[in-house]
Amino acid sequence: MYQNLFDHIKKYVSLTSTDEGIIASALDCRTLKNKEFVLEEGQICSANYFVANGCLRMFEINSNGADQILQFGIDNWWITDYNSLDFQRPSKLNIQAVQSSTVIVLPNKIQDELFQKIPALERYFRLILQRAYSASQLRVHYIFNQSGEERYRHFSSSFPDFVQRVPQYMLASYLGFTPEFLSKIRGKKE
Amino acid sequence: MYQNLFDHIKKYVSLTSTDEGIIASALDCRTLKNKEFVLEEGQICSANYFVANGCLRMFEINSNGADQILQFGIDNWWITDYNSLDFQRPSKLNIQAVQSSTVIVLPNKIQDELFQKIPALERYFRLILQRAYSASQLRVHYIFNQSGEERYRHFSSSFPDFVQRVPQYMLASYLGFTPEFLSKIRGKKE
DNA sequence: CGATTCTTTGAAAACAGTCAATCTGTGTGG
DNA sequence: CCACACAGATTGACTGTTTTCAAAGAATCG
Repeated sequence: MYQNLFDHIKKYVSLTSTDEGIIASALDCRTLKNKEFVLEEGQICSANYFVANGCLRMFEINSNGADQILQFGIDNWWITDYNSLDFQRPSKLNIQAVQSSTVIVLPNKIQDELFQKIPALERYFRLILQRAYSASQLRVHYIFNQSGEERYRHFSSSFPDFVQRVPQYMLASYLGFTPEFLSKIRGKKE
Repeated sequence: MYQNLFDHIKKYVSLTSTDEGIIASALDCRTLKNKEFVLEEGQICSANYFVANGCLRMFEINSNGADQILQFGIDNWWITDYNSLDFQRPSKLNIQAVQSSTVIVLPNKIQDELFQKIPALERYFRLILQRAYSASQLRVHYIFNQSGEERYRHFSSSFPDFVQRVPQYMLASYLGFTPEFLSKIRGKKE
């Protein structure tokens, strides 16, 4: 059931089977249909979501009324709005399934208690947050050092399978330009 | 000596005075002159740096040979290259003082040992990493949803004192445009 | 005071956005 | 099975923002 997650955790820290039992009883599993939300703008984010399979997107509605995708959540990634979670403030973001997906839910209320019982789990989250933070900084690097076209070509050669899985307009939004521009890039040369 | 840091930690977790003693003995304090480096491209990053006072910048040299600033480290912020630190790989980044500064050094080798003695400290880092990650995502938001000019005006009204402290070309680099463009924005209207 | 480093200014060009029309594919209901 | 609706993708002309390059002007530091 939670095997994907346990395998992922064990890449970073070790867990006893007792630990696994305790963790399992704290978690919740949820299947999502395409376009189903786990967080909508205005709500206070109450959990951290582990994408066991499928794909989610985190996005905001910008001042032009268009979606701006800040992050995709794919297999074995955690996704949540830490700003809303940490400060218990209404979120400005949405988290939505982009295809039918399975997520493992770690409710915020239970998290601290769990960390006290299993310090290794807090360590695991510290480590993946370091990676996530580093990845987010790397993203800024690509935005500033590559043109839109370079960014698209680099991204689609890095994640050729992923590019097939999501609509192009979402890719354009994630990469920071318009769907029309993406279409023109693709039209140039195959 | 380390009071700034202890105060900062105590905003997130509680520490006994025994804890403080243990932590203090693991730390190192270092004063930096303007333009002094704590990390240079090619080195393996060996520590996490807490800016007690002053200001540091983290930057890379891009393909045009120009600096691209990814982050500033100001009072009470930790700064390091987690990518180099976590994987013990040569860094692609530089971390350098922008003015005379004092940093508190937490060497990587000692960190894990320290976290085992004081789990609250690992919790502290998890919490500030959540904030840092969230801040980095917010930055992507601003890059994509504001023009260069809007970004500058927003940034300088948010951090009016900071804008005075660093050269304009660094500001331009951080905000993702050229020094010439920044100069033109400023020329438009004071 | 001299030398470097930083900032300003202007003209031309590149990059990407906007808007509007058209095309394509896919699924649904009759 | 067809017709239709609708979401997504493409195309072209036009506009705007930001870059590039070059040169000159200010500021700062030893």
